[in-house]
Amino acid sequence: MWRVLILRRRGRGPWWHNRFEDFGVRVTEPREVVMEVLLDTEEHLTAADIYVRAHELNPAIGLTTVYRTLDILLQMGIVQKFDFGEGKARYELINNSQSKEHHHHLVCVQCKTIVDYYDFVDEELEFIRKTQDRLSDKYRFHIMDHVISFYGICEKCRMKSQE
Amino acid sequence: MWRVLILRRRGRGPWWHNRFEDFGVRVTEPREVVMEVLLDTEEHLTAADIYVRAHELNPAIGLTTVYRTLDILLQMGIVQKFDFGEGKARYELINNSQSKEHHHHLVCVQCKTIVDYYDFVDEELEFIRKTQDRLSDKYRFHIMDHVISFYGICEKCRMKSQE
DNA sequence: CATCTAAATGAAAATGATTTTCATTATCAA
DNA sequence: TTGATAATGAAAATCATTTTCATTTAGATG
Repeated sequence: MWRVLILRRRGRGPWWHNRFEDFGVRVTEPREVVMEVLLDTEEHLTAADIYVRAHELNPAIGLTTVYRTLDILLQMGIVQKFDFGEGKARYELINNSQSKEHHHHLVCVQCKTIVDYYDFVDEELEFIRKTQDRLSDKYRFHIMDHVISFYGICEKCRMKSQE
Repeated sequence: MWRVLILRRRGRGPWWHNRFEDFGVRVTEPREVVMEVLLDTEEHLTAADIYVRAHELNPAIGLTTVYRTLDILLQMGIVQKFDFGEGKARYELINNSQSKEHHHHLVCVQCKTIVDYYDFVDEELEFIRKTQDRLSDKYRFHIMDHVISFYGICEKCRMKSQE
């Protein structure tokens, strides 16, 4: 009988509440707001970006808590952290239907422009799945995500250096 | 006649001297030392690591110059910059026979451990070459390098969270 | 519902990597 | 040799992130 009650309780609220519970952390107001911000964007946000938006929704929230929440979400596998040489990290929800599709990056080492590309995902998927399985097995990792980035020089910079 | 002289001059010294010249920057003592350090290691060094070693070879060299030199080397496509969530970048010569073989990373989002893996490079190569060609073409990038990182939870952390 | 304890919080300080500033020095073409 | 310009190092500034710590909150328990 209590089992039913528990199931009902677990069923309430947004999907991430259970994830928090399973991970052994509390669902709190600031964490809800950070999730809200992440769910409501299509961009890769920095911690500061998230802070600004969260702060609009609830001025009581501090930057420190944003950082702490992001770290928890990262460990839970709910967000992905990107780090492409900007000197700051960017975060994005994984599997958020609202958010961008799965994609990777093309970075110009000269002007630091970052191009998101969505191409060739099918071929990638096959390669990634195979590699991931083998790595998981060999290194006993539970792999949740991956990042592929290409580095080079964009056309504009190439032109410039030919002058 | 002077053409021969110029060719001779270009032929002198280590290979990177011409690269510097072509890129329009001078070959200087501090830059030589940074190159020396990079050529002589198999690790991914941080700017601070490089500074310490360069400083041993020539105490006149400053950290600022190390940063500046690394940025130039990056733009020239001589070094690769890695950025895996440590809060600092790591640098490694590209195509340095001394240096580590081509490899990628497995990052534990919980304990932040980074595992280098060298496996499955052949399958990767095929996938990468194909993708790279198509991206170069479509986005008009001259692609010089790529990074693949997998994120997950290592066995140790998985055990810990099951307690 | 009141109470208690551990978890969570925010502000401020600390840290640490990287960048900027600026006065000085080194390079190299003329 | 010299003059213009690039490169340098030290110190200060910047900026992202983390730590500290006193206070508040969630939620289990009585």
